[in-house]
Amino acid sequence: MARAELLRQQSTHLVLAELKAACANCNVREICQPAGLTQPELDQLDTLVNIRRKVKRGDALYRAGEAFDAVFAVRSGFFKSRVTYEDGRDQVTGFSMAGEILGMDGIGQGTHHCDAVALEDSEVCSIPYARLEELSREISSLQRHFHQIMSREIVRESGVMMLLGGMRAEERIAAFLLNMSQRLSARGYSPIEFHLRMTREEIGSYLGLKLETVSRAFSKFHKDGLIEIEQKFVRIKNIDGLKKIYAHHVN
Amino acid sequence: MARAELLRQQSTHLVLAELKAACANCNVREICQPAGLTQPELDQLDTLVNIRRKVKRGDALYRAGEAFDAVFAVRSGFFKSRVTYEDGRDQVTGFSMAGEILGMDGIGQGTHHCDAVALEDSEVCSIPYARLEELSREISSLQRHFHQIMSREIVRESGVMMLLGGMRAEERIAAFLLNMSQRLSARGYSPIEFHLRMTREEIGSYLGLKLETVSRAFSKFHKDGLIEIEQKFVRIKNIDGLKKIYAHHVN
DNA sequence: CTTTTGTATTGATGTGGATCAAATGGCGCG
DNA sequence: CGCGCCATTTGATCCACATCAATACAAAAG
Repeated sequence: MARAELLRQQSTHLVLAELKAACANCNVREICQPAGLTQPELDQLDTLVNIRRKVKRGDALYRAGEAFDAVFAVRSGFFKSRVTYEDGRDQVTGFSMAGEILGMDGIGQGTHHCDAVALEDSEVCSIPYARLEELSREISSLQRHFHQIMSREIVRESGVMMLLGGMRAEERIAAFLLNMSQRLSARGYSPIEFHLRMTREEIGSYLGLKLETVSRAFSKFHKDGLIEIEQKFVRIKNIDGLKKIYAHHVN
Repeated sequence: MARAELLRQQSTHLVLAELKAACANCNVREICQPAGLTQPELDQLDTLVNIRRKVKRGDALYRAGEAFDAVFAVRSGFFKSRVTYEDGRDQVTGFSMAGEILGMDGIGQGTHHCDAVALEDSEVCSIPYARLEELSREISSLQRHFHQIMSREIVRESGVMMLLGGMRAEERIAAFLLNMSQRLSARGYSPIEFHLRMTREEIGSYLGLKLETVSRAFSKFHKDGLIEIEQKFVRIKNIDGLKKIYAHHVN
């Protein structure tokens, strides 16, 4: 895990040192590297992502109610998205890791609908929405990619609705760990060992559970030999066991 | 309510009788009538929505796994969206009424992610996605509208996540009724009396509750003078009372 | 170093909603 | 009309998770 961490940081620094804003070299392939672009199109793409921005741990990338004018590609770091009720209570609605896109909730109303808070020092590329629209009209593969990203966000959320609506505590935690594993794996990190960037309380908020329940589930999984867990470090020992719990939903 | 129903059906039949596919006269303003179009653009728009389709109560508009090639505008009727697990259990992820857009979950993967089932005899306009993309590149206000619709779907789902994650049974039911009321109102129907098109079980599935719990909450609201409810007919007697329950979330 | 503060674990107890069960009522259909 | 089916209501009991509480532990601050 420490190795994956190291690699990620090195690669980030490398890019920062050598390049100005070359999307072709960016690890955020989602939006910045639709396949099959011509050279002129690639050059245009570099004009899309114009602002690099650092966000310190605990700081907000944006807050609910702020004017929306850009989506963000996470270059490095980790974010939570959070909505806050009128009465002060809040709920975590998602986590975003390096390589993912953030902020699409703002398009509908022109203002952001949730807060995006960095869970560790992070860096994002700002993608001005007006420019994205414009360029989408010229480069159809970019348009398509953007639509796919939004659609996947819809599907992701309906997956969370399934978790929250129909699964019990241990199934939710298993699903959460498997999801983390799968997303990290897709980004080139180890799928079996990683650091959780969020607290038990944040996991609980996301999964509709209390932090004690999250903690107990982790302990149980540890006792059963499914995972090792020490503070925020997780090593998955028996991924099939986790999948079995996840797929078990009361019948 | 019977009156609103009647008006809606009359208007639908009128359109069917007199027009081929004139989006300018369609009540689905969401996508088919972005404001500020020129006449040539309006003519183009009519080439976008090319297939009218009837769906009988209980039939699927599309099913999970089917190839995605179009989104749908509900002209009349009512749909539920539903995902089915491997083990046969399923969960309702949303309801769509006349004037709303359906099927955007398919864009990401190219296949539909859920089933859309008609809860009453319904009629939709099919909007071929390839053509929508194409036209979006030519008409920027259409592009923007489409993005807004997708974004609002993301926001809607995060609202449901809040329901499921943080609210108790009666709060969820109150939120559900208020949401129905608000959406019907936005479509020109009465916000205080309406027919539920879905069963208690489907409401429960959507809200993460059992049908008995849904029934008990309705009975409670009735006893407390907040609503009248008789089978699927609902009349809201005290909307502020409902809002109070909704806003109460345990503190 | 010690203190402080936030985070995590673990145990004991309480409760909201699930589950089990039975009765009622609406409605399509022969 | 009367039968059978399904949706709904309502009551009784159970249990998964919340809540309350105490302790431990790590990282940050002084």
